Formats: sequence, structure tokens, C-alpha cells
Amino acid sequence: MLTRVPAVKTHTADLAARLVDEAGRLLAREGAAALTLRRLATASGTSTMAVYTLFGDKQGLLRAMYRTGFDRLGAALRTAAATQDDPVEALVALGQAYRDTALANPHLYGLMFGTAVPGFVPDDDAKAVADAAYEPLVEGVRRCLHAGTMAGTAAERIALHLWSVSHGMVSLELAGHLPAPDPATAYVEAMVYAGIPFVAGGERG
Amino acid sequence: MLTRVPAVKTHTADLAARLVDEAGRLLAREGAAALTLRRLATASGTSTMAVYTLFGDKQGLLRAMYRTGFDRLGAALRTAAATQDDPVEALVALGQAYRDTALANPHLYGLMFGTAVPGFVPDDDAKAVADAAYEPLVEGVRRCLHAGTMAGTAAERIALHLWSVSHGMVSLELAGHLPAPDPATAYVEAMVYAGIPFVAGGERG
DNA sequence: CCACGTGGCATAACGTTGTTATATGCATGT
DNA sequence: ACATGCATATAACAACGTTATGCCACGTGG
Repeated sequence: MLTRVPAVKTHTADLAARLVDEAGRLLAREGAAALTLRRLATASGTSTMAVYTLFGDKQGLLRAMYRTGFDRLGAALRTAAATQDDPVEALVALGQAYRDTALANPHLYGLMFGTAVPGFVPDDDAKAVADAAYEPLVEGVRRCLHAGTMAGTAAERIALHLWSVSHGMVSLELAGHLPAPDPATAYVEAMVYAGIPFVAGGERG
Repeated sequence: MLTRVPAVKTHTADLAARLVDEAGRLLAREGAAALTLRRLATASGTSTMAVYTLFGDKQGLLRAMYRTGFDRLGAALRTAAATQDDPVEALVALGQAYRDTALANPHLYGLMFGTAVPGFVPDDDAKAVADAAYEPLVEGVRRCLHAGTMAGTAAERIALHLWSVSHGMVSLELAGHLPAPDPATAYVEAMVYAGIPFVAGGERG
């Protein structure tokens, strides 16, 4: 049955935010298969046409979710980096925050990095938001380079390497390809090992 | 009637192979959105019912594609490792073969590692095939450990680290998050750097 | 050699999806 | 106060996965 909401006649921007928020909740709780426009409309107290007037089509809604997902990832990374004074510890905190964010909403992570929804391709504007979220990691590497705890290559290359390890490890964990015992420990260990090639002095445990 | 194992008849097995092959071609050329049962049926010269009698439902077809994808990945990795005598060069060849296989069929790669199709979850049997494909990398690391060019940790841990870097780098490249200039070079460089923490002696360039 | 029943495949139908077309109603500007 | 316009609700359409039904080609007992 349809729930007839009294149509609070909020501004369209608020409705757009509510739609993106409810779509994210729907995606997180039941996966991409449950994210249908009809369910989203009834859950948000509106009709499917709201998606078309506000986002053009379903792809537009997914693009908005993509953007907000990377915005929140970037914010999580920034706050995580700010909690640690030591540059190397800040990098580890960045990795853990990356993993926590991904595991907290695997389907959104799949939408952001994979092809979680069949025909979805992010536009260049959305990719710019993604690269902005990736920036705190580069900044953290720059801090390490400035502090002398890393050396050998440009900050962008080192950050890309760390991002690859983090993203790869998280993806394998989400896909169930990580051996059972304590994936979090394995992840942190891999993160630390990944930084070792660029650590000045090059000692390892 | 949960596990209805399809009885392997002679001509039916051929039709099953043709369906999986055509589905892979359809997925590779036009993506997951174009992989519909009606299109697959007409392209294979049969009807949609063939999928249901042979695989149960679309999920069963996807599971079969998942298995054959990992089978071919494992075969590609085995042959790549066999081309090189030097253990370290064999690891690099493994990484390049991994990247080539993924880039040759991105949608199949997404099906194998991500949530490319909304409701698809591989069963434990399929995951065993995936882990078997991952075995040549462990073997390559064992060769390096035996040759003395690597040290410090168990082979499974090192192989997992290398797999994470490879998988992460390829995933980022497929998602368009790699900076433009020469991703292949960046990939090989990351692969080499990933091995450095475990190289006995610990020198680096 | 023939009748028959079993099983795989084609055809058709059902519910649901994204999308589009039409109708309605609230809002605003003059 | 009236007309205009845009956002939304309702309804319809093509296509999807899936299920039900019918057909035909086998394999086996007489």
C-alpha cells in the first residue's frame, strides 16, 4: 500500500538530499538490487518523478550518491589524519579510516570503485571529487617526506602505492578472498610493509 | 530441491559451454546491462529456458562464468610464471599477466572481484576455484624465498601483499583513478616496490 | 517395429523494473 | 483574482527475470 504523506512541500534541495540519503540507506541495508525507484519513492514519501525532475534519471541519482560517498570518504580521511601528530602514525590512521569507511558501507564502496550498478559510469566532474578525496593521503605522504621518514620518490607516486595496497586489501576482504585469521591485523601489517620501501634508512622488522 | 545439479548429457554440456562462452562475449563487449537472458538466448540460437534447465537461473549462469573466469586467470598466471627462469622476473611476469587478463575483460573482472551484478554472491565452491587461481603467486614467492631473494615473512603473507597491490592497482586503473602518464609503467614500478620490503638485503634504487 | 512416457526446449504469461506521457494541483507574478 | 508554469502524482509502455504450459524428439518395454 502507498503511504500518503501530507507533502510537506519542502524545497527541492532538501528533497534531493533526502532522496540521496534514503537511497544510500537502502543500498547499504539491502544492496543494489533493492535500490529501485519505486521503493525509494515510497520510502521518501514521494513518487518516482522526483528522481527525474531532480536528477534526470537513475544514473543522475547514482552520480549524486557517488559524489556524496567520496565527499564523506574525504572528510573521514581528513579527520583521521588530523588525529595523529606523528606522520607515519597518521598514514596508518588514514589506512584504517579508509578500511572502516569501506566496510561500513560495502555496496556504496562498490558503487564508487567498481561497476556495482550495470550501466553506471561516473562523469569527469564526479571523478574530480574522487581525486579530491584522495588528496589527504598525498598530504600525509608529504608530511612524511618533509619529516624525513620517507624518501626516494615523488609524494604522488608513494601515495598511489599506498592507496593501491589499501584499496586492493579492502577489495579482497570484501570479496571474501582474505584468509580468515584477523584481516584487520593483516591489513595494518600490509599497510606498514607498503610504506617500508619509501622509508629513509630502509630497516624493517 | 535446493541443489538441483544439472545432469550432464552430451549435447547439453556443449550447449552449456556455448552459453557461458557467448555470455562472456556479451559481457565483454557491452557490459553487464546487455547481458540479458533474451539476448543471450537469441545470440546462442536457443531460448531462455536453456539457462534454467542447465544452470537453474541467471545466478547459476553467473557462477559458471565466475568459475571459468578464475580458471582462465589461473591458467594465464601459470603460463606466465613458466616463461621466466629468474624467480623475481617470474613475479613481475605474474603481475603483468594479472593486469593483462583484467584489462582484456574488465566486466568479467568486475564480476569476479566486485559486485558487478547486483544480487550475485559466489558460493564456497566458486571461492575455492578463486583461491586455486591465486596459488601460482604463492608458488612464485616460494621460489623467491628458496632462492634467497626474499625473506622475512611467510610466503602466503608476501603473496597476499603482492596480490593486494596488483589487484588494487588494476582496480584503480579500471575505475579511471590512475593519473594519465603511462599506467603500465606505474603498475610495474609499484609491483617492484611491493616486493622490496621482503627482498633479502633490502637495497633499493 | 510400434506405442508411450519422460525430459529438454519453445512459446506465452506474470510481476517488476526504468522510463515516458498525461493529468493535477500548488505556487507565483501581474 | 486570474492566468501561467513547474513539480509531482497517476497511468501506460517496453523490457527484464521468472514461471507455467505445450510440443516434439528421443529411449525403452512390448
